[in-house]
Amino acid sequence: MPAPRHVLTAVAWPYASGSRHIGHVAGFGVPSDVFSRYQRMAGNRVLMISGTDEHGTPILVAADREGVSPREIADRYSRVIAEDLRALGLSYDLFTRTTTRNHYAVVQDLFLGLLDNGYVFPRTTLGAISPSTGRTLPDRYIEGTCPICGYDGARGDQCDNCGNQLDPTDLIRPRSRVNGETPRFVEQEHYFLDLPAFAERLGTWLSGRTNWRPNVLKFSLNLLDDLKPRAITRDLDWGVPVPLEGWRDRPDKRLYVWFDAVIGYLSASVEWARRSGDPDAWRPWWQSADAHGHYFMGKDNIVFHAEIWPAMLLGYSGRGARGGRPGSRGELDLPHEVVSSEFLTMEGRKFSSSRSVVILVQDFLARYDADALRYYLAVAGPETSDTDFTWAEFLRRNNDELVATWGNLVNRSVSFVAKNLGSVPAAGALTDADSALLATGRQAFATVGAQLERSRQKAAIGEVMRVVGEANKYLSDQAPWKLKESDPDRMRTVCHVALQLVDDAKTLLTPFLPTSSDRVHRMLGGGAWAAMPELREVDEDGGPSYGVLTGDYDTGARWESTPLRVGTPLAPPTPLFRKLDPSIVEEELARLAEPSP
RNA sequence: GGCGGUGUAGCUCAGCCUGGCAGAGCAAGCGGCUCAUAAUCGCUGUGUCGCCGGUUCAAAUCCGGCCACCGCUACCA
Repeated sequence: MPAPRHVLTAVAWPYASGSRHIGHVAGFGVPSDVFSRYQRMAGNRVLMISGTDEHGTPILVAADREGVSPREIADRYSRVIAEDLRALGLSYDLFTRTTTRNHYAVVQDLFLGLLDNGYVFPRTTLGAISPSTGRTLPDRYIEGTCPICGYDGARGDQCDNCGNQLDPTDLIRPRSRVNGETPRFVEQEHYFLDLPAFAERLGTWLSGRTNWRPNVLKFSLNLLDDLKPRAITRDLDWGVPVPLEGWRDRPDKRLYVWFDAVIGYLSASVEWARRSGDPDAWRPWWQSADAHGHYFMGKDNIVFHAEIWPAMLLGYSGRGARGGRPGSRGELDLPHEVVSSEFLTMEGRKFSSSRSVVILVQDFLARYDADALRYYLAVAGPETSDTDFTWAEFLRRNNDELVATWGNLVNRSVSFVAKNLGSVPAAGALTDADSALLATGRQAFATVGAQLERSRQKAAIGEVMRVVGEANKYLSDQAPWKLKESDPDRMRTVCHVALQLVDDAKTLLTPFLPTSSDRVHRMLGGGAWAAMPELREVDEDGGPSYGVLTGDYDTGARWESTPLRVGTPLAPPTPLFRKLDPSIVEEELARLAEPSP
């Protein structure tokens, strides 16, 4: 086994303006957890971090609509989202928020580091503000008549009718989508990130990323042709203050949300380190030779993770075209891999909360088990192309594959042994069929592990299910129930081999199905196996408390075949998974058709 | 408009990077088994690989063109 690496699992930060739907967790959630659980079992030191992204205009709009403060909206949905992720069993070492003091401090440090090295500079631009609030009105919150085709519903950044890119100042009769008022275009001073100064370094770096999914790499390389300086401040009163004289205390100037959100990967690592008792404990994941940062997100976030965040890291480290010195925290590593998912559609349509084409994680988990959703997303998720979620397919995958193939293998083998032998039997002389099946189980650790290393999770779980199928076939071929009278020794050997495969498959499935794998482990007499995250209440030096997701995942579970302990008592099992009634398809489709309350 | 993706069996998809007799699962039909949540095991059929052209001994795969659908276009994973 190779020396342990420091694996940073950096998971996209869900935006805290509402509840998250199953498309969100298909993109960043389940894949990042499968990856992290596997890496821990393979002996690596994993730090899995994320949190809720809580700044920016959408939360302000939601707050205004409800007549509450943005903080209230962020507090509410941060908890809802953390609870969703906990219920799914996502094993974050720390899932925090962007409204912590720690985050503000790290963001401001990054800003100053970039400023010192000349990669951030001030410039005056023409921007839209809302006259009634004084806040920046983002381009996509402005609509009006398209100057090119005359379409009346054109947005500030693009006309949906003719497809042309627009500048909001081009629009005829511009108005705010929030409240209908006419935006005012005023000269504003803002800070910009000098992205062109990183084009060459980013190109060199990306060219060496041969292990990435090809579509992500190609997309990222294409972006390099058109790099422009990008504003990193806004006229808003909700966000991280700009840490400069004359700006710090201005209530109307804040860092732009995308700038602060990506820094969350670093600030969450720093917060985790402080909570662990060693403020420098984050460094091995960011500054050591064996550090590997794996970033998980949906495809709409590639630009932030393959372009902007690496540019910020280069600039802070003094490694762009202008040179410079590393900031106060020292040089920071670039991502090792950017794992981007495609999109999950819903019964043929794009997920949309506003049009109630949506299945919320909390609603899903109220009616079905987490492992059923995890199985579906692992086996049929949008890994390399968009895929469609349908309730009929969910029913089939659950009943025919999860229940009938894997659940039934566990059930038929454990219940047969419990009834006839009462404990794990020893194996006698092995036949060719026995040895072949045992070898299949052992070899699967290498093949499935290799696929998981390459982020080919669909292929990985498909291979495990193939092994499960072979074990079912073995039982049918060997028919131990026929040997009860004629050859009890042979029956014991067959049972031993079958149970060994159940145990191997359980280990192989643990990254995908932690809850049920843990149950199988205990069924066979084991102890703690697949640890689950918990919500914990924390604060910062007596400041307001907030909920974080964390856990201790070091259970000793290893990515290898573990020999059964002969003599372990076995009780008759209860079914591992629930078989679903076909009527749920109609019920769920009816729910989708209803307007949301 | 720019960029990207997809198109393969009735359905969902893999294979394409790196050319070598077109694959898996499900669905359908037949048979076996009875340990198991009526679960499981075996056998059987299924294709102008979107279209046109090129390269090649050989193309689903590489190249060019076209069609259809989808997504992104910088604040919806």
